[in-house]
Amino acid sequence: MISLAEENYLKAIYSLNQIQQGGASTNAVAEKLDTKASSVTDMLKKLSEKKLVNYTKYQPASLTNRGMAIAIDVIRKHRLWEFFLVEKLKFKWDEVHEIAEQLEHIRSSALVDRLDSFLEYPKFDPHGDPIPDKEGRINKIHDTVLSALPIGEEAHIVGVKEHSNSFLQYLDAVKLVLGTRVKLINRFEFDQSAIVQVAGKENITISFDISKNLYIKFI
Amino acid sequence: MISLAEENYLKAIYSLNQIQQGGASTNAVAEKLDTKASSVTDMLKKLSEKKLVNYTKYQPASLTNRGMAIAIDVIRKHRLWEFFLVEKLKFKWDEVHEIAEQLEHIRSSALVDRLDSFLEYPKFDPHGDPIPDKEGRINKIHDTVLSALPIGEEAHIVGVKEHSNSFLQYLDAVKLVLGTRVKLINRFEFDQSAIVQVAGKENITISFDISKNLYIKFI
DNA sequence: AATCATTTTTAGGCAACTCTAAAAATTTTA
DNA sequence: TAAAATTTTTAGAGTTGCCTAAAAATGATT
Repeated sequence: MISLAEENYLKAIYSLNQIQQGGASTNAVAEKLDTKASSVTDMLKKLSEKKLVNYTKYQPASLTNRGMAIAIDVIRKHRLWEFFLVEKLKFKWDEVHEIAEQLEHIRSSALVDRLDSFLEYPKFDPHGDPIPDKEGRINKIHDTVLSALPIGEEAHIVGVKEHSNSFLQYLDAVKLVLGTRVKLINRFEFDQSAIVQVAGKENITISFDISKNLYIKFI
Repeated sequence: MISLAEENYLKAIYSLNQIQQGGASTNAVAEKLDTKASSVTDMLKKLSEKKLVNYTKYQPASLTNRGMAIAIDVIRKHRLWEFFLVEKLKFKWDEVHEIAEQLEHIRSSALVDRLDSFLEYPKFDPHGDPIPDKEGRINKIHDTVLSALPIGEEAHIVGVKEHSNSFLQYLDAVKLVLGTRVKLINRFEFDQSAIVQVAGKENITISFDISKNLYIKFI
């Protein structure tokens, strides 16, 4: 039996190994879960004994196949619930994370399957992150960001790299939501800020911090 | 902050005080929650300190107003989720209890409100139990049972008094589901078993154990 | 290579919730 | 009403997951 705390550790290790920046070091996991390094060490030992993570002292941790399957299952639930909250209950995309953090731990495979079917098997959550299928297969995450769009070219917003509420609220305010069509009018070498045409209408200026956190798909 | 364990104790005390048979004695609570009497004593002390239950040693416990409000809120969530599971996800009424036991502890008043609205403010859950509204107002539970239906009279099934899976599965098998119209054809004094016409069609014989656990509404 | 800074682990402890076993109170029964 | 049976509480302890403080290992710097 996997506890709620264990699920959160597996998820954290998974995501730290995805973004690749030293991987799941003790400190990185501690920061991600807002806990202390010593707590992480304890848990890594336990998860290692349970054969859910590969762990040797003083080294970053990684997931075993079993650990990976569990992490992906939790992520699948998280993203399906987020989709439900936005599509069916009409929450905004900056309101769903905390609730989905709770819902993702509900234990019932029948529930997940029926939810998936009820939602008609969505492929992406409200932030553009791919939803793993029942077998744990997961689409590759988007890889092109708006800061890589050449001047004069057009694209669609397909996801966000940064998930903070303040970022999502900013995007709402300037109408850079998922599906929006953008055209790169100009980019300033000095600070990499850019002028972007939004949905074929007005032009806005956005900082590099914004454009590097928006996933796009070329048209 | 109320923990998951505390919520379960409040719910147990609430329901034991509803059915009225000695109320929430230590042993009764222990049996309901599948735990030991000593654990219950500990928790009753704690809840009493938190002013959520009235408790004096060696006496059955009852809920304070604050405790009652919390218990009713948990019940509201439980029953709304059950309704969701059956109406939207197409679970059968004998499959939802365990899942709703988990979902009822999700903390987000916005979620409950939006779920309520999404479901169009249902008044009863799939077993006929009343769903408390946002302010904690709750319809009185049904009080007439099929064993009180006079011979020759007709009624609708509106709820179940017993919630075990085996009972619910039996009802499915003999088509005595919620909303079904029944007519009492005959009753045998010997064991109080009865012949009932189901939905204006075939006659079936049911034991007293069945008829005393089915809530009805006269037509 | 030796020192310094950082990261990680160890050691000891705390809070929530549970348990068993034994003691105490209450209720039932004769 | 006294003994027996039952219920409830107390005492002591275990588990999980977290913490602080100190020690140990690693890595960075000169």
